[in-house]
Amino acid sequence: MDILDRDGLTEREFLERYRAGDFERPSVAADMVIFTVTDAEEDNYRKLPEKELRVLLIRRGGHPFLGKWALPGGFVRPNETTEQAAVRELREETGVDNVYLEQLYTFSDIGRDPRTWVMSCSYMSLIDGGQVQVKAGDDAAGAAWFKVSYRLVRESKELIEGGYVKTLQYELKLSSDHGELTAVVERTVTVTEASTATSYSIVSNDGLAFDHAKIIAYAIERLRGKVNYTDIALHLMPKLFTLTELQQVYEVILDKELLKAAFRRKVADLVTETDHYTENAGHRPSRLYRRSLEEFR
Amino acid sequence: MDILDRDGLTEREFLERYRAGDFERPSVAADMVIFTVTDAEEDNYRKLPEKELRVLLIRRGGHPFLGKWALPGGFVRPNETTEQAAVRELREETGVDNVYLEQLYTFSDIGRDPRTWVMSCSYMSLIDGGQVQVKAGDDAAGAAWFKVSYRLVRESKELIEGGYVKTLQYELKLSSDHGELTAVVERTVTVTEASTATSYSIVSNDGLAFDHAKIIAYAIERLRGKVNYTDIALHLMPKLFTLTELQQVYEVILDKELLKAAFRRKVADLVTETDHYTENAGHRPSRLYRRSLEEFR
DNA sequence: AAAATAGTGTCTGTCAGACAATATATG
DNA sequence: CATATATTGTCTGACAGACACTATTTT
Repeated sequence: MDILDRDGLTEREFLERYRAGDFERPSVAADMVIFTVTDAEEDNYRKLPEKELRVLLIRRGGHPFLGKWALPGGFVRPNETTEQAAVRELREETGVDNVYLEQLYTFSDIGRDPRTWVMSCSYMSLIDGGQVQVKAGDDAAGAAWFKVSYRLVRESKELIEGGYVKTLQYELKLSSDHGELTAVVERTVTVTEASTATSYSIVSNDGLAFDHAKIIAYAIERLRGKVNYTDIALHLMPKLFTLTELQQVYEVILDKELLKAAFRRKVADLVTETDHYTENAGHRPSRLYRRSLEEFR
Repeated sequence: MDILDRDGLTEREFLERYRAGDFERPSVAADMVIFTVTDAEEDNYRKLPEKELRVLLIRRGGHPFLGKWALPGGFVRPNETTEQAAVRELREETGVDNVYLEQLYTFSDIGRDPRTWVMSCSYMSLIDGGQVQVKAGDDAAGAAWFKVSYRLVRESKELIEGGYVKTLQYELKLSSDHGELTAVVERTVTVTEASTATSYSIVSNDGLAFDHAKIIAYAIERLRGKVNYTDIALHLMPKLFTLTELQQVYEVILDKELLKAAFRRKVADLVTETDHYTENAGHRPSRLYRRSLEEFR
């Protein structure tokens, strides 16, 4: 079609003459919250090991935040989508491919990067414990898997004109051989007659770079929310697993104990039984399951 | 702290000397999917008017997509967050302020804007029908409220090695005095042993600019999902409303009829009754409710 | 037999779907 | 009274929480 604009140009002519304005543009980074689940050490081999939720962090080798720990990530390049950048980062840092990946949120606070204007388009990826190489101890690259703990530590509600403000403080604790990082992230929900608004801020932060405490907190909340009504947790499992292991994963994500019978009923449609069993476990063998490919609901 | 990097610089020195690289950067736009609910015309005044879900579109006055309809939006400026840009656009286009606003998704497909590299950080806003000025007919600005219809029109499932691909096609129909726009958006879910991936693409598109059909489809799906487990729909209601009106809003969002008794039980905790009633309605008056500010759940 | 986990049975209360019955305005 | 909507009652089946019981392996 050849509609002319007010300058008498066709769309083709317009585009040929178009020059990107001299407006300042942001850099956009894709930052990855990569979760996995691993077994904790267990002295008594007859007891089942506990599961731990872990997140991958990289130690920064240059300014800013030199020596602090940051999410893996990098700038999105021209002719690449944010998702492609995320996939690229994931492969570079973990060597894995074709895993669960989900866009989380785009963070754009002013000054979130002290160098320049940088937005972060964040992604969450779930990797099964089995396929994680022992990159954990790979200190050369400065990468490590940190055990995640995320707990509500303070809750308050203040009445304001025409509504209230609810403040929730969560303590994010990340621990590994390299020490422990602690941050407190606050979620503020402002409810008034007209609207409801939620915002996140970092109250304190020891050891994490940028606003990455906020991004990790956001990822954990997304994960906790989705665990209850999707099969998302199954992406953290190896090909074959027992229902008890799956329950442990749910429990470590939700930081809450679940009842066995109810749990099994709930996940029944998400898994398919196999004819394999665990062996030499020091007790009754357990049937192994795999993720069901059939739809549920 | 004065840790030195490999060049022997402190963080302050590093930042003072830092120059944004000459890497190409994307423009980032904040695009708004602004929903409201209005009454349809009703001849018989004793019957209740039906509700319609509407979205605000702007007719493009220049290339590219001259004459097509687009979501309100604009580029994010330096020293501004994407959310601030969204709030700014919202105020410019509708005059409203302090309404429900939620970040949706960041779209970054290559070539989504024929001019240059542009990502779209999209937001959804919900406005109550009462406070919408008659900007609808405001043709000068080229803005109009389009009635939304979004329906599954094709569903197929193809087996692939180690899993399956499910393809869902939705027809998005937008209608107003300015005519009807139609697009078909496809959601492809690829399920394999290792992962589950979802992607959206535009199959056909008549009258909408850019990839905005995809963004609107994404917004409708988010809205439909959240309606069932949050009080999000209440942000589409005026201060006082009847339960039947609220039910109509749920029905128009979900495109599905609901049972009255069950609906009333479900929303009981989301609303607070008042002592006011509808008047002169041609039938039994109805109690008016307002959104409950108390927490639910 | 003891230790440890695997797996099943069942009661109970909540809640959504379905349908029916009753209530109260206007024309 | 007819029309139209408002509001409540109740039956039923699905399902989650709670708890108890049985089963099977290794030491």
